[in-house]
Amino acid sequence: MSNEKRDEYAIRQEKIKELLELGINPYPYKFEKNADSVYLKSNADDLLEKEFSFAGRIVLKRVFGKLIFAHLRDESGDLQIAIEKNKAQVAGTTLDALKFFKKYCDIGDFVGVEGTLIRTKTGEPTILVKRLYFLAKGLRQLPEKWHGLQDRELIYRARYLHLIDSLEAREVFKKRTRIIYLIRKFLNDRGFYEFETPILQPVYGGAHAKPFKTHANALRTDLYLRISDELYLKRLLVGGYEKVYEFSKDFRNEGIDRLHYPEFLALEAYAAYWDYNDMMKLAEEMLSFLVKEIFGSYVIEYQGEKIDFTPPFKRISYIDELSKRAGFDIVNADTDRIRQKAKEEELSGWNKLDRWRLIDKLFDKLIGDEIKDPTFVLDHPKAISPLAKTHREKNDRVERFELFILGMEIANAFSELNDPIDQRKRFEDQLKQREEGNTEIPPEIDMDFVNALEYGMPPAGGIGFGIDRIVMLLTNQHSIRDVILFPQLRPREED
RNA sequence: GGGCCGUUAGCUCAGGCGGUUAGAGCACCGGAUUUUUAAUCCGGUGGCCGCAGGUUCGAGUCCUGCACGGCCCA
Repeated sequence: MSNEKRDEYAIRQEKIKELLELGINPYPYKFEKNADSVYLKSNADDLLEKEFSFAGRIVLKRVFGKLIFAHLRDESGDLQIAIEKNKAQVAGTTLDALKFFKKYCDIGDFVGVEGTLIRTKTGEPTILVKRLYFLAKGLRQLPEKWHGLQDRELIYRARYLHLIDSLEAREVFKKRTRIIYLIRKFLNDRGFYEFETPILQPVYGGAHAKPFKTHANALRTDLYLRISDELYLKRLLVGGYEKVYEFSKDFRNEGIDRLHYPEFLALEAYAAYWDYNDMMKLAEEMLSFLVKEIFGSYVIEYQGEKIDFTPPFKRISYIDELSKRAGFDIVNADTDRIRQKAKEEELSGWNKLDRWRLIDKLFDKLIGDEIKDPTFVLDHPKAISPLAKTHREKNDRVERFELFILGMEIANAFSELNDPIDQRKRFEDQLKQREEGNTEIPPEIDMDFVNALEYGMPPAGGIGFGIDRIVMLLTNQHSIRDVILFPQLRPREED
């Protein structure tokens, strides 16, 4: 980029040269570390005067004349080390560690130390170094030590810097893996099998979304990155498995905002002989379990809002609630009436969208956005739910629920449609909707899936969760990009 | 897609109504310093002010366009 970067860069390159001249490998192979910083700090009183080997990145350096303090950061946090003059050597040499550290060890470098755990005058647990190991040289300067990395763009473009810099950021992503671990445990404990189904699909389906398209040379065919794994997990029910799930990276070639990202993590789970009531129970149990495990309480705070996950969650009817809020029977009203209402509510596309997308938008605006605590929205209109069974009592709706929290759609579940004739007809109705202009509907019916259903699929409940959004809620992050390690940004010209 | 905001040293930020050589802190380099917690003190290096045009005697500052990013809206 600029020459000035070179200056610091050049100084550090020079140090590498000098290290080599001293016979010290600036990039050695291995170090035996036997304790981490959190362990040493939290058990310091029991460990005083004992010897440890410890390693990490230098994040702070305070040089006195004959004494150096430095903070080494490892995965778990920071630990102070102290080096006294003429009391420690560089491993494998007779060099005095203090002089060496002062001259060659910069902020950003990795070092290892062997020494005794002590407390300093001020009580800080500190390793008093006896032997110093140089472990890796960094050539670039780290972000500013007090304010840290603030530039949003750099935070996303160079996540490694953000992670070096911010222990809070590390916590967010550690929590993400813990959430995924806990979900896995929850489902495995209930007899679910985790499977992997194709990411590349010849016909995409299971949702309404625009796909990413690619080409397989070996098969001489176009393929799509999945927008959902639903139709494959159901094939597994046909195959005879009774409880299945998959953490599915799904891909939707659409906009990016606080809640949407083109590559996101879904969890879908299916259970034979269940209906959507059973799935509702599963969702309630799973989320309250997660929240309790992570917070020790059912109430969490997200961006200043308290959210109560105490089961059972609230339940409201999609159609009845929407009709009530709109002031007329919305499902049976004619499209002009709905369009009129959409106009009143200032919904974009009120004059373009088809009836069902208008209804869905009205729902989001009038009801979804108002929801705070976890709430099940039940029994959606049939036309927008082609994979769900018709409601056992009311013919105009399906057995479906969506779980909303703070206006966010967190889960979506059905009593799964397993009647192949009905399924084929619903797909055909969908194609008609596509012809009427809804380009998010897949253009082709997955006939192999229909074929599978024709061999018989047991009655089943199914559910899909938006994992990124759950992680957002449980880590108090404002944007989905803050729970995705390496979000995509537009490319920048190279320096 | 629309609106608003941002882009100045490696990082974090100042730069009044346009005015002469663009500042600070951290980091870095040199010196002092044996108990610091963002250590301190003295001295120093480091700028295509996002990019391209325009207005002007004169632009980091005003105007236009573009790029990248953020927030909000649809």
